[in-house]
Amino acid sequence: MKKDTGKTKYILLGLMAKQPQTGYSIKKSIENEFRHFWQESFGQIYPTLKLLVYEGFADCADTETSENRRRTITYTITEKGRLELKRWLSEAPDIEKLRYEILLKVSFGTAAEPEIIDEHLNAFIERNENALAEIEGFLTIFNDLEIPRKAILGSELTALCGKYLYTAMRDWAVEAKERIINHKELENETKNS
Amino acid sequence: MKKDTGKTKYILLGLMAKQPQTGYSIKKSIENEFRHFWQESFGQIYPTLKLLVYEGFADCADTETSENRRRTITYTITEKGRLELKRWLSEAPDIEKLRYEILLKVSFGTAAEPEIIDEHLNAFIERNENALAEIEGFLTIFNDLEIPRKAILGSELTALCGKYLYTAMRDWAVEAKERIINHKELENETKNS
DNA sequence: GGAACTATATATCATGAAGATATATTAGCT
DNA sequence: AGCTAATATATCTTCATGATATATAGTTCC
Repeated sequence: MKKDTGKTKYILLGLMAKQPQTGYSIKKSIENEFRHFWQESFGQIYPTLKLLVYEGFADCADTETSENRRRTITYTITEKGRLELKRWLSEAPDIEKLRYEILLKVSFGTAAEPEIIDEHLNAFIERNENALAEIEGFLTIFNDLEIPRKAILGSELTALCGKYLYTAMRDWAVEAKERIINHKELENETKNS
Repeated sequence: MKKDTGKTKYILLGLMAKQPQTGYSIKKSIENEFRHFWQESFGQIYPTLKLLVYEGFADCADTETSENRRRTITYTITEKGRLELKRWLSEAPDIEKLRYEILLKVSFGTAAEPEIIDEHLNAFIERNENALAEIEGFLTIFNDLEIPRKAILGSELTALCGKYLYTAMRDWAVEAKERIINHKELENETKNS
């Protein structure tokens, strides 16, 4: 049996700490709440769930026999699991590693193919603005809720992070476009003088 | 022989397009220029270099015999390689997938352990400010150069992206800290009333 | 001069993550 | 009754990361 599964283990425990989950519901929760900043595949989730049970961090209950419903396996966090989650929460988070393909293309392509890069930047701006609009929607909903803010503080802060990030990326792309145009003009002037 | 190596192939071609490279110099270039937005390991670089030669996108020259220097293998991009790079540049970049561990911890931990999360956020702010300071330094240098701006436009735009990103992340963390404190106060008031 | 350390350089292996695919059931719609 | 979408579990291949091994060249310091 495998010994370590990186961070997958902990996002599963974190979600199970709120309520019992199936593999599928975990996938959906991550897509809903953390999509912009985290993702897990079934290829990670199902083996990790088994590992969590093996290690005593979760219990599983198969509903296959109990009812005539479709086969589902519900996983519940154990006390040992809650302690493990708490331990992980107190550890310093790893430095995040980003891979922005558009930056490679901008860097390698501005000189040779400014028109193509401009198109990529336009699409990038649109993508970031769409994400922003969606997130602003969530933030408005959160703001309008008055009563039980405790449960949603985490979701609110996640959405807020998205707002900052996508705004920054859009603004960068806008400025990048300008700089590429300015640069081109500067070059033409030099040629003509 | 493997058929595909994701994006690694293209960052190698992009760097080779500027000048011939060794595996080691490629690693160093990525660390210098793209560290904040891209990373490659030797475990990706060396096999991919061999693949590029096999596919005809690069030539290699072994300096082992020619001189009494240490063994180095220098890779040079071919015309076919330049075409392949150009083809990739014109393709739409993939959507980037971020993994921000701190967001998981903030989301799972704000309610239960606000003090620990506050520490994580402080460290996060410091880390982003350090990155920002370094990047501002580069941008100043780029700005002070007057003459051959063409070659550095790419590097400038990369640095600029870092500036936007790290500013946004720092600002988010500052606001997140405030919101967590406000939330705590609100909760205490509710308890006492 | 030699010892210790850092930078250069190539290479592989184990682990972790992403993406695709297979399979089957249930719910809702027309 | 038939179609489609959503629910649900599971595996496999490929890609990426990190650790480790090995060796040489240059630099620093006693």
